[in-house]
Amino acid sequence: MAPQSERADAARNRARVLAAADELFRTSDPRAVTMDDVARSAGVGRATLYRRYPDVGSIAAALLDEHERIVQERLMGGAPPLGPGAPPAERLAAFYAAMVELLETHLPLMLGVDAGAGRLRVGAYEFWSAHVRSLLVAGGVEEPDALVDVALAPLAPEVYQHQRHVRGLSPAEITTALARLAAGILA
Amino acid sequence: MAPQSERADAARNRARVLAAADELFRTSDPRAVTMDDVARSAGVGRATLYRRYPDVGSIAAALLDEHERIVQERLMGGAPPLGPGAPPAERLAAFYAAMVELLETHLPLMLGVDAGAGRLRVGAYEFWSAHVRSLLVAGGVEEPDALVDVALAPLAPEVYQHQRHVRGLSPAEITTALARLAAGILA
DNA sequence: AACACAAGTGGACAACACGTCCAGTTGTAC
DNA sequence: GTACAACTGGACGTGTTGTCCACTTGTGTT
Repeated sequence: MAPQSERADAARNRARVLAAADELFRTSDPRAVTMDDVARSAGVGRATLYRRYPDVGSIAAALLDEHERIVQERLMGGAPPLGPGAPPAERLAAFYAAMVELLETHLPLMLGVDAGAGRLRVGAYEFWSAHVRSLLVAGGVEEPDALVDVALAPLAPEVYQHQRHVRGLSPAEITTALARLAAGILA
Repeated sequence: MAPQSERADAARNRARVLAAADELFRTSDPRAVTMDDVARSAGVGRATLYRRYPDVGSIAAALLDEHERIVQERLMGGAPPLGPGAPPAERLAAFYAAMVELLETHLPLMLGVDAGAGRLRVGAYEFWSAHVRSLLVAGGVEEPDALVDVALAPLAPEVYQHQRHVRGLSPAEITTALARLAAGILA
């Protein structure tokens, strides 16, 4: 993760920044967190932040990274139905369920990523795209390309937040709806 | 639309602001348009803008309003399959096709709305929600609430832009994918 | 036609966030 | 212990925001 030869003070500040940012994203509006906020809260200067992160979104992405990688590894090598082995429709439903779990646990961070560059331009989105695309192909869908983004759109943090906190839906209800979507797409 | 007793100069400035904003949204990055830009480009002061519009998003929403109302009226009272009469699955597909048309024609404006308050908090979203919900109910879906936002998520301007200009997909391909989605949801 | 009032207007203002720059400091290798 | 490179922190200039207030301009009345 960190460069091989990272100075001790740099590592210390990196940890401070990440801890402070995590706190800020959780306790205040994730879309309103600024670079200034993080710098002040972490007790470091602004240039120290900009050295590694171009914007707040990338800080949120860094915090999210390890959690997303766990899901990614379970997708590629884990047990079915999330991992390989189950029918595509079931794998897609399992993927949705895993993503709802991620959204429920780390919604502030995921909203924070969106506030920056936008989730469509983030590396992880390409991974999810490739996975869903492979499921569509395995399911016999002729033109999977346009369907990929359609299938991923409901996982936008904004949408999940709206469902949870405006509509008042439960994670279980959302998961059920997405399971129905999975079945509908890969009938 | 305008208050009954709107002063002549106010009406003139309203028109100037809307024309200038429309131009700006189309010719530059819709997410980078500022209140300053619009004010300067329209030749009015900043307070004149803030009198009627709290942010750039609401200006874009005002410009979009009449175009959206046309679709809304066709949904409620137009000919099938967009209007009443056709089976729910076909009506949903027709709705998707109409929205793709709207996105294709007015993408800059719709991205501009998103840059402001966000499309989920805009009045029109509630209308689309109610319409899709009624289609789901008519189609016999037991728990339509969570599916509504799922079904509308692929219509996010961000998603459409990504499909068109990053993936290089055509409006027809996107419409086809959404038609499949409609069939899958309301099988 | 002149008046009075309310509605409308424009620019100034302070606060804030951004991204960069540079001089000083602190680790690390020799 | 010394020298170098990496790292750091705060200051700086720019641009945007939202509000405030004095002025202007329409409109209805006498």
